[in-house]
Amino acid sequence: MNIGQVAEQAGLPAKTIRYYEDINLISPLRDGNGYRVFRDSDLHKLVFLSRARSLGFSIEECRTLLALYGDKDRASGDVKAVAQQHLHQIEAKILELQAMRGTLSELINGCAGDHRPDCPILKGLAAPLA
Amino acid sequence: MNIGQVAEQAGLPAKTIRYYEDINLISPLRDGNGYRVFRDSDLHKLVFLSRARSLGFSIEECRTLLALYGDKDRASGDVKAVAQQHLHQIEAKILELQAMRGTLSELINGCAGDHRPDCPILKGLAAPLA
DNA sequence: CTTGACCTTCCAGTTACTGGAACCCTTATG
DNA sequence: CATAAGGGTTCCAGTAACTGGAAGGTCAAG
Repeated sequence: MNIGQVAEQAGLPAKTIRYYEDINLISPLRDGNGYRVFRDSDLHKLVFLSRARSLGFSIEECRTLLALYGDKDRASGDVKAVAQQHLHQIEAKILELQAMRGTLSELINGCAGDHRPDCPILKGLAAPLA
Repeated sequence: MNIGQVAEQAGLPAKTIRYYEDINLISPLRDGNGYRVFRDSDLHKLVFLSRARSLGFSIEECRTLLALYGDKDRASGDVKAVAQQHLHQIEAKILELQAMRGTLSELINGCAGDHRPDCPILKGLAAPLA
């Protein structure tokens, strides 16, 4: 398989796949003409990476997960630990964004949003609300 | 005021303040010895920036807001539009993270997390859940 | 033989800082 | 007077994870 086909099947841009090779997440073979040749195992890894990235795992977390994925003697506890730590980060981020949303909503609700210059949003940014 | 004092009062690292000058968000004066001299107006802007950044506005959005902040003839509608667009982005991000959390929680719940290699998390990453 | 769709590499840019090196200014102390 | 501490300065490089673009090789079709 060439990069175009594998890109389509994995749902990743070809550029990203080349990048993943650069940072040694995958190691496709090479054809006589210099083209990358992807095996099924490469495709599996790319699908895995695509999924893991879409769940917000960092590249380094993906590297760890991919190593566990390829290790038939892994302990599922190791995988679970990585996943749980990431889940905590997601939850912290959600709380942070919800706090932002709350504050921002308040500011917006107080603003007439017309042609006049008076603006509670700018006031709120200039000095914290009480 | 020197950079140390203004940093403390604005709650921003000195490095960040120098960076904000680099990208022309602020323009402090200079003392004879080359030290930056911050006026009250500079401090106000830095507080404004600190607040806006903590609400997740990008630097370019901050630049826009800062211009509106300094424009006594602004229309509050312009400010509200910027804020509302940002609010939508925050809400979209929250939804995205909540979806991640949901999927990840399911995977984690299905995983024994012990010494055995069998792992639904890795399986779920290798191929999307039904 | 040329056109178009592939593929290749390499370089630069993105966001918003952050760390570190090398060096200057000011003040206090032995 | 030397020096040490605690400011300040600039500049360079690195972070995360790609993405865009240029310049050029390859391949199948008409």
